[in-house]
Amino acid sequence: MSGGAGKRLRSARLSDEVAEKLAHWILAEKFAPGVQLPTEKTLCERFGVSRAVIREAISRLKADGCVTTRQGAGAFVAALPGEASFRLAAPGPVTVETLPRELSDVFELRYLMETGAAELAAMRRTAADLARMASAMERMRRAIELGTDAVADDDEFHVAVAAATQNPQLARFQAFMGHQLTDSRVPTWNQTGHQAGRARRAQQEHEEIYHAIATGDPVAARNAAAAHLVEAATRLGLDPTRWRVTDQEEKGE
Amino acid sequence: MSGGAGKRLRSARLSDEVAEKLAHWILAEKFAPGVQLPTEKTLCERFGVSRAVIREAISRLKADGCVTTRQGAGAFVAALPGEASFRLAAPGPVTVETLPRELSDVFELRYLMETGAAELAAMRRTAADLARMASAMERMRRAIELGTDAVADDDEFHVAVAAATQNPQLARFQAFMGHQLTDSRVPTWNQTGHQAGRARRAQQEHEEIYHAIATGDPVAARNAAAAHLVEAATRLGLDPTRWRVTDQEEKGE
DNA sequence: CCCGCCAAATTTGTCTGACAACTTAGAATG
DNA sequence: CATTCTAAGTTGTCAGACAAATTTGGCGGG
Repeated sequence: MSGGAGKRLRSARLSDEVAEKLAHWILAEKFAPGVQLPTEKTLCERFGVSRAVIREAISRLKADGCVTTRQGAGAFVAALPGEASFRLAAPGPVTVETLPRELSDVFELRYLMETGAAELAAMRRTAADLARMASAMERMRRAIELGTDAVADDDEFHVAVAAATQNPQLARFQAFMGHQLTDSRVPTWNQTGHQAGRARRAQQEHEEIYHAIATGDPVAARNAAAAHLVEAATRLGLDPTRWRVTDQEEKGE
Repeated sequence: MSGGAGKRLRSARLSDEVAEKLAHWILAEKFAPGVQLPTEKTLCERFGVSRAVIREAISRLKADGCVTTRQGAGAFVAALPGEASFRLAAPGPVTVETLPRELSDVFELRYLMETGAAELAAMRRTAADLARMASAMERMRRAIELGTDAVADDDEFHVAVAAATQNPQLARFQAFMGHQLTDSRVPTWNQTGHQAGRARRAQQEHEEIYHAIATGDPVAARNAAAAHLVEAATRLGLDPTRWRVTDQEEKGE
């Protein structure tokens, strides 16, 4: 029993901490793939923890794609953190001051992807794709009637658009982004969103995207998706004018 | 000692298998966040393995963001696989027949993102951003002279472009994608790539992207990035005409 | 001197048992 | 009925043992 364990904060498990420290170390050293990590025995001594804790931390890094292990040989760097999988959480602590900018950055990533995806969907959508979008829209329409929640249906509409590109990587990326941005849809579909007309306006934008995709007009689809994302960002209090090609901004040169 | 362990294939560790099976089960059941998983004891009985194996498998799922644990309470679903982090590997086995299509899908994802990022970079780049791009290009120029490898410098150029958007999410996404696509750059920068002129042509395309960004022309930057990606895909034997808004394709309606 | 073989040492993978730390459920009390 | 307390259950960590795989070093032969 480690005497310090009783003072451990609840969210800070030893295995979590060791995994995080190892990841930071690998990133700081910029180890090339194939570099061998210290043995479990050495890591136990270095961190002052049991072998089980080290093994669980290594398991986490294996899941991240950063580390591979070979029985009898050791653990080896496979990729730097951030290279094997993509997460939205930025490195370092997230503070209250950084949140609006982070959300704006994420919306910008969404803007790039979803305007392009709408274009491709207009070129490639099938009847089944359209039915899937229409079904999500019907559920949103009913939610507007009843003043109920349609966050999941809103997300499903966007995933259906991405699926209509017939590119599973895009569809999966949209599912990932949609899940990460679930909370951003709440102000549209809660009671005050219904009363302020935000839900109704979002649905109109969805209908314009749908119409452009259904008629197979890629340019209109891109423009409809762009307009929707601009409006969605505005509804959240973000400033989307930075994404648009308007007047040229000052250059620091 | 489990009698079946001797017959285990080398790449299939028990903890890997259990983690994979749990992930598939969570996805198949579409568990909502908050749903409690069976206890470790139950999972040990169900899978016929020791508690250490279960714990390591759960550690993997925790790293993936799919599961959270509370000491004394249990393990709970936090997100479906694919919702908490994004990876390029598709679910299910990757066969030889799927590989070219998968690469094409990934290039398309890259196309959507990098054309938009080039546009934003032209609007926002600083002198330091341009110096970083120029440095990567100088290293590629020298590699062309000497007939040596510049895969990493090629990657660095694209990361520098994404960094010039001043959106860290984009820069990190580009770093992720660049790492995943390292192998796709090898045919450009190996001996036969040099001799066939592929490296020289890629560098010309980089120069056009750089020039458009340096002069702050977002439309030209988008077009230069698009042309580069089309040529890069063609160099790999992919068909990039599907990405472009040309004649409308047949609709299944 | 070089190469191949073999045994010993090392390292990861799995199992088991024990105890600590935390949570939950049920019973008892006011 | 609400609150408190206790016991049972569950995860977190430690330690030891053995299995499976890899690496290293020594020895012998060509």
